[in-house]
Parts: sequence; structure tokens; C-alpha cells
Amino acid sequence: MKETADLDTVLGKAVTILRAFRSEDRVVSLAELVRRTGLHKATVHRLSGDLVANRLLDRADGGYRLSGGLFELGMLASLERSLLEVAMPFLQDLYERTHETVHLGVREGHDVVYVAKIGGHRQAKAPSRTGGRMPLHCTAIGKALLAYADADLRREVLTGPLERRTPHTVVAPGILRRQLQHVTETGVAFEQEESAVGLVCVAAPVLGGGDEPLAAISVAGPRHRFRPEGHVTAVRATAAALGSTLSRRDLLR
Amino acid sequence: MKETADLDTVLGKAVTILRAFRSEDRVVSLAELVRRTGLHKATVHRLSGDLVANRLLDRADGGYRLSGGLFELGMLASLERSLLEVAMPFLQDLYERTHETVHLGVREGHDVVYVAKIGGHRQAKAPSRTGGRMPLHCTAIGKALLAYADADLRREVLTGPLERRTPHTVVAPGILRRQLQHVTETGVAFEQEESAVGLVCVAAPVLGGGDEPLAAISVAGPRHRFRPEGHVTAVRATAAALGSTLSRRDLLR
DNA sequence: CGCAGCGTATCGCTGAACGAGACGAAGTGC
DNA sequence: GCACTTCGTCTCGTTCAGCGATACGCTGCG
Repeated sequence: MKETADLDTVLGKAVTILRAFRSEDRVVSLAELVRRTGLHKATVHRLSGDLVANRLLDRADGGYRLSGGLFELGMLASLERSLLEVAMPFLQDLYERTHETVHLGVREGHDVVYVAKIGGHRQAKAPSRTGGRMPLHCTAIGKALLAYADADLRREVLTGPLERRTPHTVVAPGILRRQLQHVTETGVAFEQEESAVGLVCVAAPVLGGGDEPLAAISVAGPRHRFRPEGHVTAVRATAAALGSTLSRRDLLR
Repeated sequence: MKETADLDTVLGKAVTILRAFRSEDRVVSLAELVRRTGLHKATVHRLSGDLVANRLLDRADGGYRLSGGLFELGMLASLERSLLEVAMPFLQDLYERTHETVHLGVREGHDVVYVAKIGGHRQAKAPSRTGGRMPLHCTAIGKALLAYADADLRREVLTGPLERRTPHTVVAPGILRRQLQHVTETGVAFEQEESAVGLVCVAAPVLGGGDEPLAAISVAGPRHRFRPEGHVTAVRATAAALGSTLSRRDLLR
């Protein structure tokens, strides 16, 4: 699972610079980019200038920041977009029924990528972000995806290292395997503070008839007042409705 | 208003290729990319390969398609993101009150860029897309932004060419100017099928105390059943609440 | 003052990127 | 079947864009 792009090509370096930005920082200085990327100072300087010229980066006070042009480009990505457009009404309904934080995620490698996150004023402070990633094994969405995924993938994840995110993260392959089996039996997956302390979650896979689930939907809330069991029906119904809508269209990847 | 990026640099060419994708197409063939970009066939071929290696593009059956990696990158763009995160709950509330299509947009040049679009099963088929653009003069959001914008910008737009999108698009500067004045008097802007036939819309600016509005919010619906006047209060209240929340934090650009 | 860290600018060297062109495969019309 | 087009892929010699070492001016700090 190599993270780094090809640094021998201009394009690889440019992408490396872009990916050096993290969600938490507003602006990043040139020096910081040099540190994070390991590229030569002059190179970062020059490429950043090019990136600004191409509207992928903006100059800001203390350095650079990802530009709105990048946002526009990202929203053109077709798979995520068509999935999102079809799913949005269903997610809205689910939100109205629960008034809790609703997620839509797809699998990419051993991670879940969140395609949408909607919530009201009362939403739980979850580490998830639209466009963000989380390991499969420590989120409800991830477990829902994994339970219905290809057996090879499941084995890969179970035998690979299971990163501990909180004291409650399940890092024992045996326990996780049993949980996944339970998911296929009940159709829903749970998470009990496994990705973030205080956060509990229930998810259901969006099945489209193909080998792998198309996505998964979850409802999350703070542990002290949120009972995931109470939303099993809603989540499962929403996921099923979305799944049949999607497979009626030919959005099967 | 030059559209084309710098074609003398690898980066410019790469971005040109990425921007050659439109929202409507799922996959684009190499030949089509060559046609749209005007680049040499070998160049597009080579660069596309590099873009795939850097996870900005995916190979698909008939050619290429924008990759999920680009989506992830785009969602990192900070201004849009922080605005979006704060605004989401307000948009949710507005949706629940109206159950019509809700938009959030910011100004970029002479266009509005939609940062969010939420709607249920009954939503009007609007040409807007999250991450998409529309001219300022023919949308409710655009008029709301324009009416409260800098006088120079307003003059620029009014004296520049006003593209006709539908038979109802206001292309007479005089009429548009009067409409904008009315917007500042009432605090809301309307659109009557000016960007798409059958679509009507009401919008309010999100003011943060600075010179320019931070964004604008709109509610849209199909003309035959949707009365924008009925949602004036809701839109205005939502925009005001969002504005004061935003200015309480230091998200002023 | 001296030093450190920053952004920016200069400048030869070199290999990455260039585009013309060749090639085979697949489709189309006759 | 054949001629012709269109497509994706690959090769190859040329060259200029990108490279990084280095230098410079600025700012803040002890």
C-alpha cells in the first residue's frame, strides 16, 4: 500500500504537493510543504506557482491553500457524483426520520471514503468528513462493506494489521470475523466508539446485485443519548431502497 | 476572461485534460480528449497514463474517467469546506421547512459556484450541480450576490454581455439594475425561469459584515406548483442566521 | 549584532517531455 | 473480401522545461 506518487515526474510532484494539504490546515507555508513533501525548496516554489496559475492552488497570507477550482474539478468525478445524486434524497429522508448524522460511504482499498455526510445542529462530532477516509475495520460503514465484500478482501483485511484508533477498536481478527458474520446475518453493522471515543453508529450495505456492495449508509450519534438499535429499521430500509433504485439504473460501476 | 490554462507546461496540459471532462459524460475516449484539448495524441496518451498513476484518472472501458482520488482532493479545498460544514445544518433546516431544492453558492468571477445542493425525491430538475457554475445575472443566488457586491463588479457585469439562457433571461441592463436595487431593498432575489425553463427560485445573501456577501442561499422549485413568495421569510431567516454564525467565527475569507 | 528561517531569484546541466510517425486491431462501407 | 477510417499504443531522435545548488534580501529573535 504505497502512499507516495511517482516523484520523478512533474505531475507526481504536483499531486504530492496537493496531497500534502490536510483537512485541518487553512493555509500551508512553502517551508511546511517542503518539509511534508521532501521535495527541493526551489521545486516546491516553482510548482506551487504553476499550480496557482492553473487554479488548483491559491496564494494566501501565510502561504498557499487549495483553491476552489480544485473543488469544482473534484465534484466532476463521475462515479461519486452519480451515486451522490441518486442517493441524496434517500439520505435526506433518513436524516428527517432520525435527525442524526447520516453518512454515505464507498470502499476504496482497505478504507471507506465518505461520499456524503449530512447532519443538523445537534450532530455528533465525528472524525468523518465528506471526501475523507477511515479504515474499514473500525467503522460501521466499513464493517457493512467488508461483511458483504469479496472473501479475498475480507481475508486480506483480517490478516493484515488492524490499526487501533481508540481503546474500543476491535483489533482481534477473531472477534472482528465474528462481528462480520453477524452483520451478514442481520443486515446491519454496529460501531461502539471504535473510530472515535463517544461515537456510536449503525450501518447497512447498499446492495446492487453485483459481487460487491455499491456503498453503505450509516446513522451516527453521541453515545450518551444515541441508541443505534433504535435506527436499525430505518437504516436498513433506506439502504435497501437506494440499492434497488441504483440497480434499476445502470450505475453498477 | 481566458479559459485556457498554460499549455506550455506539463501541469497546464494535465489540468486541461482534466477540465476537458464534462459533467454529463461518464467515460471519455482518448480520441475525444485529443479533440477537446487540441493536444497531440501522443501527449494526451502519455499524460493520461501519468494521471492514472497519480489517481486523478481511472481507466474505464471506452477510455478514461475522473477518479475518486480527485473527489477526495477536491473536498480538501478549505474555503468551500469550512463554509460547507458550518452551513450544512442551516441548509438542512431550510430543507425541512420547505421540502424543496436548497442551494448554497458563492461568487467566483462573474459566476456563481454551487457549494451545496440538497433536495428530496420531489426536487425540481435544475441545471445546477454541486461544484457547478452559472452566470450571476440569470440566477436568484447570483442576483443576491451581485446586488450586495462591490459597485465595480456590478458595473462590470451590467455593462458586459448578458448571456441569454432561456427566453425569460433578463438581458437588458436597465431591467437587471432595477431588479438588483429591489433586491437590496427587500433582502431577497427572485428568478423566474431565467436559467432554466420551468424553474423558479428565491434567494437571500449571507452577509458577514465584510464588503462582500460570503455566500447566498436559495430555494428552488418547479413553476407549476412552487410559489417562491411563500418562502421569502424562511430563506431570509436562514441566510441571516448563517451569516451571523459565520461572522462569529473568523471565516471571513 | 549574528543567526536562523523564510520566500524569492539566478543559472548552467540534463533528462523528461515532446511530436512526428509507424503499427496493429477493430469497425465500416462497398 | 478489400479498401479505408478510426482508434489506442509504441518508438525514437530532438530539445527545451524542469531541475537543484546556490545566492540574496528580509524578518524575527536571543
